[in-house]
Amino acid sequence: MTDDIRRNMALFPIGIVMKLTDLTARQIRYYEQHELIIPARTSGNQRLYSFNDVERLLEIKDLIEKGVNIAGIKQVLLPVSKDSEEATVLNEHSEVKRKEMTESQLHKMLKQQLFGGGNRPGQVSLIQGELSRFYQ
DNA sequence: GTTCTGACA
DNA sequence: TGTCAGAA
Repeated sequence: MTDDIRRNMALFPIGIVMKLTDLTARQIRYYEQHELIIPARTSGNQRLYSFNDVERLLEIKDLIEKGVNIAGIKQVLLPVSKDSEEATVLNEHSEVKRKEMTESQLHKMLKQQLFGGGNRPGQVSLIQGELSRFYQ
C-alpha cells in the first residue's frame, strides 16, 4: 500500500481544508486541541493537512451534525484497542468484563448508525440520547 | 495575503 | 463558536 503514504502526505494549509470541509478555521483548530486530528506543521508552524486528515475532519463534521460532542466523537474515532491487561486479569469475573462487552457493543452500534447506511426516523435517539448522556 | 495563538462580548 | 489583536 504505497498509496497510504500519499494519503498521509501533508499537503494543504488550513485555508484549503476549510473549503474542502466547510468547517471554520476555529473549529478545525479546536478539534486539533482535542486530538481528533494531528496535522503536520511547516517550518513556519503552519498546519499542513493530508487527505486522511481531511477525511477524518469530514467524519468529525458528520458526527457534530448528528449532535455528538467531542467526548463522544473521541469514543468513536480514537482507536479503542486497549483491553490489554484488564481482559487478562479479570477475564472470567463478571462486572468489568460485562461492562466492556456492553461498551464494545455500544461502540459497534454507534459506528453502524453513524457511518453505515442511514438512520430510520425515530431510531436516531441512541446517539443523542445514550451517547451524549455517557460522554457529556 | 494567510495563518497562528490567546482571549473574551 | 465567532471574532479580534498582534506577530510571523
